[in-house]
Amino acid sequence: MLHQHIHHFEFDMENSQLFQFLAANNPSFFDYSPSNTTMHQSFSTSLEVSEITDTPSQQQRALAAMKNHKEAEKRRRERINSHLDHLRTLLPCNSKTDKASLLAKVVQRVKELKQQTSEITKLETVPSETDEITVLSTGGDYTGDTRLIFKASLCCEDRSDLIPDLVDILKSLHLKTLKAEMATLGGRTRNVLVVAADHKEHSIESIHFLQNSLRSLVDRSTSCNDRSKRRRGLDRRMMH
Amino acid sequence: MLHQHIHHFEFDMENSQLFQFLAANNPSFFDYSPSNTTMHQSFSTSLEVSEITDTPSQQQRALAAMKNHKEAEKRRRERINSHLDHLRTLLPCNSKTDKASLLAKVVQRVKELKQQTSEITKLETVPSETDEITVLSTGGDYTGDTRLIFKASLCCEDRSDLIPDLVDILKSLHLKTLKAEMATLGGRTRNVLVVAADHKEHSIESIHFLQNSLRSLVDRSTSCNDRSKRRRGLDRRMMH
DNA sequence: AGATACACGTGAACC
DNA sequence: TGGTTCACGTGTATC
Repeated sequence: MLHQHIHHFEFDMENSQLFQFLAANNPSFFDYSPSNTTMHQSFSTSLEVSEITDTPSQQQRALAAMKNHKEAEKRRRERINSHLDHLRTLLPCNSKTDKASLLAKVVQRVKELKQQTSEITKLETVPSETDEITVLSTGGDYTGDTRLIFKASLCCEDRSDLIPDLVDILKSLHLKTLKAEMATLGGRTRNVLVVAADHKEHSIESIHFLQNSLRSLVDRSTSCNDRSKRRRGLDRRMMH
Repeated sequence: MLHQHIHHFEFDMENSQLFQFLAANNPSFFDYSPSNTTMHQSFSTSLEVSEITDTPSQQQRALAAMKNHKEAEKRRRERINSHLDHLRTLLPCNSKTDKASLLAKVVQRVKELKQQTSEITKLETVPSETDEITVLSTGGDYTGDTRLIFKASLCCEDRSDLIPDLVDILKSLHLKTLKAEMATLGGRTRNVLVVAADHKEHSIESIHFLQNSLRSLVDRSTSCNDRSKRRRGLDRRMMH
C-alpha cells in the first residue's frame, strides 16, 4: 500500500493549496478519470482560467483565512474535549474510556441523579392524608455491594402495634433494616425504611412480596381504628 | 479564490487515491516545493517504485479498507452525536445549542445534582456517633411567606426527657414546628426539625438563640447518662 | 492484520 | 463578509 512508507507525513500544505497547484501547473490532471473511482465527471467543468490567476495578495488573504479557520477549529475541538475531560473526573471512569462510552455514562448518570432527587423529595417523612406505600430499589449502587437495597415507605393511620407488625414482615422476608425514619402527626404516621436483601437474584420477587405485605399492613391499620391507644413517636405538644 | 466556483464538489475519490494517482502518473509533482508552504522536503524520499506498482487486487483491497474505515468513522460520529442529542433532551436547552455549550451545561448539571444528593443525605436522620447540632435557614423560600423557616438538627445521646426539653425551648423562642423527624439507634438519637419564626426581622438572633439552646440541651444529655430509662422512638427489634 | 478511536484540516452552512 | 459550528474523509496509533 502506498502510505506504509510515508511515515510522519505532516500535511502542512493545505489540500486547497494542493488543488491550486494542480490546477495551475497540471491542468490535464482533471481530465483523467481513473476507472476504479467514482470521481465526478462534472468536476473539471466548473474550473475557469480566472480561478487560477489570483493575484498574490488574493492568494495571501485566502491563505490567512484558511489559517484562521484551521486555528479556530482547533480551539473548538479543545473546548469540547476539555469539557469531556471534566466529565471524566465527575464519573466513575478512567481517562481511557472513549468518548461515546463516556457520553453514554453521562446520560445514564444524569437520568439517575434526576430520578434520585425527585424520589428523595417525594419520600419526605411528613405523613400525608392518603394511605400509600412505595417500594423502590436505589439505583446508584457504587459500593460494589452484592446486596440489593430497597427504600420502602408507608403512610397510614397510626396504631400501637404497627411497628411490631412491620418488624415481623421484614423478618419473614429476611430483610435487614439499615435505616428507619418515622414521623407521626395528627394521628397519621409515615415510616421510611432502607432495607437490604441478601441476594440480588430475587430482587423483583422481594419487591413484590414487600409491596404486598405492606399493603396488607396498611389495610389492617385502616380497618382497626384504635386512635385512643396510639403511642406516638413524636409528642403532640411539639406541634403548636 | 479557487473554490468559489466549485460548488457541490463531492470528493468521492479518496485523497489517498489522489496521491496514488499523482505518484504513479506525475512523479515530478513531489519535487515541486511551493515557497509559501512548509511541505516537508523528506516527502518524496520515502517514495519507492514498488509502492506505485500495486497489483489491481492490492489496490482493490486498499480501497475496500478505506471504505470500511470511512463508514466506521461515520458510525462513531453518529454514536457520539446521538448521545449528545439524548443529553439535549435531559437538560433545559433547545436543539440548537452547540456541542461545547451543551457539554458545559452537562458538567454544571452533574455537579449540581451530585452536591444536591450529598446535601440531602447529609441531613438524613440516622444518628451519628458524634454530638452535633446544625441550624440553617432554608434558602429557597418560594412560598411568599413572611415567616423565616429553619432546619434544625441535633444528634446526641438519647434520654427520656429530651423531647419535652426540646418543646420547652421551641416554646420559649416562639417557634412553630412544621415538620419533625426522629430516629433512635444504638442509644443515640437524631432529631431534624423544620421550624418557623414569626418575624423575619429577628432571624439572625433567632438562629443564635436556637443554636445556644440546643447546645445546652446536647450538653445536658451528655452529662446525665440515663440509658436505662430511655424510651426509643424506634424499637430495637427493627435492627436485626 | 483488521478493527477501533482520536486529531486534524477542510468545505459548507448559518449568522 | 468574517466568524463560528458542523460533518466529513483521512492519517495515525493502539490493540
